Amino acid sequence: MTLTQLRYLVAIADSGLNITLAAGRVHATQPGLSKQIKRLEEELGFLLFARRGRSLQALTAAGAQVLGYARRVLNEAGNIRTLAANQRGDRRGRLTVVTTHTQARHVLPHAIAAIKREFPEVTVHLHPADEGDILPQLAGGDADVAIISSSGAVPEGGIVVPLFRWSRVVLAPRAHQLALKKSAPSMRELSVHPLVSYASSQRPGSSLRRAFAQAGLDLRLAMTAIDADLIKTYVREGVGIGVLAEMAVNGEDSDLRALPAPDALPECITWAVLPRERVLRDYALALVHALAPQLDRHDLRRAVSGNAQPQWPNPPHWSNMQRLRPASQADRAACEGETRMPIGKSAMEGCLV
Amino acid sequence: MTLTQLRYLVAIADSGLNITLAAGRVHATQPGLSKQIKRLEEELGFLLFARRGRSLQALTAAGAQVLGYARRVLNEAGNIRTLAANQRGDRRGRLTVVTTHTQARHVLPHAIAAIKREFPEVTVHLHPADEGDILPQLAGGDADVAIISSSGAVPEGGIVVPLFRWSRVVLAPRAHQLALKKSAPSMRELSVHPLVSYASSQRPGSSLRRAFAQAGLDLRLAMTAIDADLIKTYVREGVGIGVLAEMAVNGEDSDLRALPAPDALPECITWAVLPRERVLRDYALALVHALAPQLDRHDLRRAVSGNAQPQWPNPPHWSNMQRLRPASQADRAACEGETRMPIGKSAMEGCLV
DNA sequence: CGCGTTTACGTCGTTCGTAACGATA
DNA sequence: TATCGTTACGAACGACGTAAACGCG
Repeated sequence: MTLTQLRYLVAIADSGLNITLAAGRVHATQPGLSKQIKRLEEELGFLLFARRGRSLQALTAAGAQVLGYARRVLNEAGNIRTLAANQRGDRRGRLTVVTTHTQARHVLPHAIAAIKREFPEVTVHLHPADEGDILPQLAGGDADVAIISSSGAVPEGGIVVPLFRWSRVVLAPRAHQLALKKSAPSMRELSVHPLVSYASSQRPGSSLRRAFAQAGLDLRLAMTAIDADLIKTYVREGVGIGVLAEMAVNGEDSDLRALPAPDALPECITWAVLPRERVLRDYALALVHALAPQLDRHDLRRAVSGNAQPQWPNPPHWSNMQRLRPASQADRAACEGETRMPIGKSAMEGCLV
Repeated sequence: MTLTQLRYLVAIADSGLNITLAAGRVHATQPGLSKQIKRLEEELGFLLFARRGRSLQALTAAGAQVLGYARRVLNEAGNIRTLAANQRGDRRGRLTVVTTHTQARHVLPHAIAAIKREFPEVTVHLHPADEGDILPQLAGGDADVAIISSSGAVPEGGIVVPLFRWSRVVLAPRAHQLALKKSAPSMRELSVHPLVSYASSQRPGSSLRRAFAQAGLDLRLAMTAIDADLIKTYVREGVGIGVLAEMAVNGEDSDLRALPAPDALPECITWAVLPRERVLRDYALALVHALAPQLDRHDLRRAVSGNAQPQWPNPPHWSNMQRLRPASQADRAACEGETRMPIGKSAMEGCLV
């Protein structure tokens, strides 16, 4: 049994049992894979695949079990490679972030720009997904980091790091009667207008829906969109009053008036969720740190590598972080004192415990 | 990076950084290991070992991390091999059981005899250990099954299966005044005599000690021994009254009189603890089943392979199991209907999902 | 007849063991 | 001087890719 054989097995399984396709993906030839699989079956003493004629029809029951453990072997082997890349200070690589549109559009740009500045050779893959698909995708190994927000409940399925708190804002055309108010409208004032908000508000358990129900008021959604820009567009058209994340409004929206949302709409928290049982590259942690400069970088690393889950501080509010941000440049340099080994052969000495 | 390289790394670490010793253990030559480690270091890009002159001085910090993941890789790879051995119905192998002396001497013999009857080619290693060392040894991968007893608390550190309940008995010489009683003595009656019991009763938190403290009585231990036979010997000599597990008394002790222990001494439960995250050979489960025939064999396998922890039934009392035991021969045959694949090349067909 | 798998074969790289060398206590 | 790690070398094995054969739709 070799790592190569297991890699081929997984590749074939992930290619719909098409050996030729799998061969391309692992940069090898089809007869090579064929032979290695045969060799593995011979060593284990039973068939991994059920064949009809010469083509693979299905995994056998035992084959499916082996596949599961093969994935774990390769995962751990990958951990060693990642560890090594970190250790030798390799600055190239790829980073896949799975998140919602709002975060991708309004929260991440600044952080990703910072990462690209610190690690120019890292390819960042931003992978927008529906709210419900994010954590499964992280668990499935499709992403290195998930950025997700929730009101109240702590997300499950990984190492969870609170990044910042945020509130919703009410967005009205300047001409609208609500735009004349100086402070947050009440739930009742809000409830008399048709609203425009995120598609996720449609869901039965959404915090917007819950807040209205708790106040004994009807929630009238004129329309929903996945995208804050779309919401703004339709607010401008007079379709309704916008209710959206404060991160999504900026100086360019001067034709609209943003008011604080009623207190009854609870604060939300944006979290980073990191995969358990998988070593992350340094730049993945750097991304989290760029999003939450209030966290100690060493706490972060300990939370990921060790199993100690520190008691995270109550995260700051988004509106305060905008003010903090320029200062965060300084502590980045302060954190770079970690010793790095150069790669050269003669330079490998001295890398002691 | 190959599985061989990782195996060599672990072997060297487990041999106190003595490559020559490690080479012997993995059935290879010393230069072979030396070269493979060097190759691995080259691929990873940093030193795994700190060398002084030509001898290995210590693991580097990064090397220690790699070692940890290497163990996990090898563990998962071992799982595949174990899985395969089960799948192809290999009946040879070894089974290491770590347990206390009492269980090894009075509980396991019957079960191990049954295993050896069903799997004659399995070498059973019985590994007696002190109570506190058992679970660490299991966690360290030194054993396949731990058999351990406790009063009340459920053991931690693996998949826990309750086997049977048992009570303590009071053992007195026939001539002793306690021997004239027809029923269990009270705690007060017991407390006036010096007692002879297990060494573990010495510990502050032992259930014997707790029971006496709770009754407001003094526990006078004339002596303690690790071994029920020793306890009996000294009871015969009149050193004191024996308090020991009911499993340890049998027909041969007709010169002694065994009474039920006071109700204040709580019942104990003997548990099997199986390692998490490790596939076990069929005969390891067969051992557990032989010890607890009341458990469904399929529940057992599901508890081990799946992560579903079934709600185990309240285990029977040891004294009732002795009566049940002859009947347990029948259901063993009933459980052997599982299909096995022969090993031959042509016979590998038909092994479908 | 095209697609995909298997078989056959030649080449290349790697591993392994033996033997000699070097360093260290 | 004994022990242990490294280097050197030759033999054998194994992996890989090319090319051809085989089944199946």
